[in-house]
Amino acid sequence: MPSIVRTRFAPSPTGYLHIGGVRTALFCWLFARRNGGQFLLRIDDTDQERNVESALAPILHGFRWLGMDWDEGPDVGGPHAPYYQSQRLPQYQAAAEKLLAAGVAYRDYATPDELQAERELAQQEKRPFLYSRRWMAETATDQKRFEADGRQGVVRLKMPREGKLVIHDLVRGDVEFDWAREQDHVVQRADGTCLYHLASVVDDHDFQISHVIRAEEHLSNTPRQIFIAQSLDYPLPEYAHLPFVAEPGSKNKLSKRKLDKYLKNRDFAQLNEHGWKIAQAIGFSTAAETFNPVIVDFYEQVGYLPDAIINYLLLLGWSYDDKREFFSREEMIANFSLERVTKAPASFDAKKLWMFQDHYMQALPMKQKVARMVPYLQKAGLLSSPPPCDVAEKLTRIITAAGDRIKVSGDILAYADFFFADKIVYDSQAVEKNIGNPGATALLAKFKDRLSTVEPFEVGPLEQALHQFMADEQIKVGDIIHALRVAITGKAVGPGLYDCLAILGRETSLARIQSTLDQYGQASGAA
RNA sequence: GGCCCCGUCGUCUAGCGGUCUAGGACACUGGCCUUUCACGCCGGUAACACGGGUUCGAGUCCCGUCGGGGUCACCA
Repeated sequence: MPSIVRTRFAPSPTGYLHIGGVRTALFCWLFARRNGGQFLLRIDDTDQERNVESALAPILHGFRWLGMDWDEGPDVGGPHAPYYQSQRLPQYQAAAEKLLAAGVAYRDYATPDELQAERELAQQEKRPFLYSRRWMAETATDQKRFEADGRQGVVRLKMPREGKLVIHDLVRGDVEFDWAREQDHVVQRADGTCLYHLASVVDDHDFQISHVIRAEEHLSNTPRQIFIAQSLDYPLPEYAHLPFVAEPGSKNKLSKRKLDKYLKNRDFAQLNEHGWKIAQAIGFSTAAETFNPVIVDFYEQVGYLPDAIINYLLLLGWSYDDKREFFSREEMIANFSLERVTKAPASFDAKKLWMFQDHYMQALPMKQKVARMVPYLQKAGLLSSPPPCDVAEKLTRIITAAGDRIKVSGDILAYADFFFADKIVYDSQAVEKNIGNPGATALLAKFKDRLSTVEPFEVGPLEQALHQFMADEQIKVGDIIHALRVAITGKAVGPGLYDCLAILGRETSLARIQSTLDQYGQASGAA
């Protein structure tokens, strides 16, 4: 029997795509692609009410942005549609009936209070809780009797109370469980709706999933799922339980709830702050819960590259060897294997992600850089829409001058806004430090005259002119250059000074120096 | 607490009995380069959780201890 590899990722429609979920999905996707199989998306919305579509949209969008395509699932459909659990209730109910008929499940009429009482008693007596099955209806007569009492029945699994189960996990090896520790879990509610474990097993079978690859928190659920599958005569899929993505600097599972805690991690906080600055500059209004480095959308908005995120995530729990870290999509598909997945949780490291982003951004062809950065300038109101036709040429010069200072597309605003702005914004600290004394402004005024004669107004001649000026005035380069930078850019940091001057052009450069002198020269001179 | 999983530099990891006086990457750090910042280059600090076995030989195998985590729902 030639078996086709089919993996799935099963998000709940929560409204956002979690970075830990992406890592798990990535491994599923890679495994399928590596083995020439299929990767599907199934929507676990048994619990959801309305708005599934709107809560799902950001998740699908995130996967698309990252370049992770699915062969079957929402939007793309497929031979096993629907791929929404909320639309598959009949299948689950039929499975529940089969379990009942086979005697591996029973109708149970215990009230929640009665069950709770049994639990507490077990706890008092310090023994593991196991349901007494006191309200189990084994016959139609029992059923009628309980129902006559006004009780409501659910369907429970009748788990084995002896023996062992060995799971052959592709990541963890053999894992052993005692059947007697497993609870009689409810698989169907009194209202006929079904619970996750039943649904999941039925779907994995119906969708012909060959490898259930998921995060390790599901490992302890696996026995009951295997019990259901075996009882339904389903062939068992292979299982692989991946380590989860842990919080920065800890081994706890990364979750969106503990953002405050993560922000105490310096690297994480820096990444977050950097993103928020860009979001503010482009007028992207959002909330902390949905815009932070745990959520994929954060990276898209700020201008990260999907390849960088994916490459970083690939190394979170997987490695190729002791040297190689950079992988193209083709290379990761060609080399991925579950054998090389790590067993221990891997914590999220903002700095390492940053390194990958830097790498991929520097490797990006100039045309693509320009295309990616134009929207940021537009959103910040520095560039019209559509952009002027000569903007590509100017931007190319600017981006080249800014060089590797630009790590994400949104950084164009931090390093190049002054090229586009009519009036520059002065950084007060930079002004104070570099222009806040009469000597500096005097030199600035003198050099301004010198600048008006430089011909052509390009990097080489500009540099020559400045050196000549230094010789004439008997000053060092530091005596003039910092003031000059602040005068034309408003900032203390940025691309090379001659590049800035040349790109700005003579007219603008002179005007900016003049307005800086107007604004700060006299005040400090008088003081 | 029961069950299950995990435990190599701060972090991600290599290591599948001898080639490990433990390798790489990120971070940190000293220096060089430099008009700022960023980059680049050279160097440095830093780990096998602990204790018993097995073996000629253990980071690598076994047991125990300790530590961390996951899970114990009519959530997914």
